[in-house]
Formats: sequence, C-alpha cells, structure tokens
Amino acid sequence: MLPTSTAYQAIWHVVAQIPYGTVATYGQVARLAGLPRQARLVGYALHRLPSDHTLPWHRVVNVKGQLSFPLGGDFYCLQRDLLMAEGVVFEQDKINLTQYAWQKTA
DNA sequence: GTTGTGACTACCA
DNA sequence: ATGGTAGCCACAA
Repeated sequence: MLPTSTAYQAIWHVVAQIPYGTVATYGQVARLAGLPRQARLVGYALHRLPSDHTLPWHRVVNVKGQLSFPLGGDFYCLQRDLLMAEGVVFEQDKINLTQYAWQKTA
C-alpha cells in the first residue's frame, strides 16, 4: 500500500475537504483516504500534524459522536469551541452524527 | 529485535 | 444497552 508519508497526506487531504459545520468519523476519513480499517492511523496522522498545519482537525470525531479526549481536557474544550463556532450543537457532550455527519462526496 | 501505547472500530457475550 | 476483546498500524522506549 501507500508509504506512510503518502498515507498521511491522503488523510490530511480528506480532512481538508470536510465542509464547514460538518463532522466526519475517523473510520470515514480512513475509508475516503483509501485506508480502510485504519481509523487509528487517522488519529495518529492528526496527532502528528506538522507545525504549519491549517487543517480543520476539529471536524473529525469518533464514531460515537464524542470527542476522543478526556472530558474537560484542554484539547476537548478547544475542539468543542471550534465546532460550536461553526454552529455544531453539543448535546450531553455528544454530537448528533445523523445531523452533522459529512455526506460522502458521491 | 520486542513490547507497550494510542485523537479507533467492529464484533460478540 | 453495556463491556470486553480482537484487529489495525505507526512510533517510542
């Protein structure tokens, strides 16, 4: 399959395409990036973002519609704020995926 | 080289 | 519904 660096770029490319005000799951991003079953790698790719990133990483959440951070943590609050700034509503620390999930570009 | 960990999911009890 | 387990893969120690 693709070299690791290329896989990261594919992931970043997909994340960059997530529309404003919508979210995608790690698994979905992995699939769209041509990396099925590698949701974990997506998390890793985002964790390993270069310093000059300008990527909407906050639009990627886990399949439960929750943030993959400890509740109340710094990253948690940051991601939540960024999403709320885009009009995404949190209900009980969760997002309604059926409403905000990214419609895969046919 | 092996082992453990992590911004994950799917499957099964 | 909830909780444990297995599969995935890159990376640090």
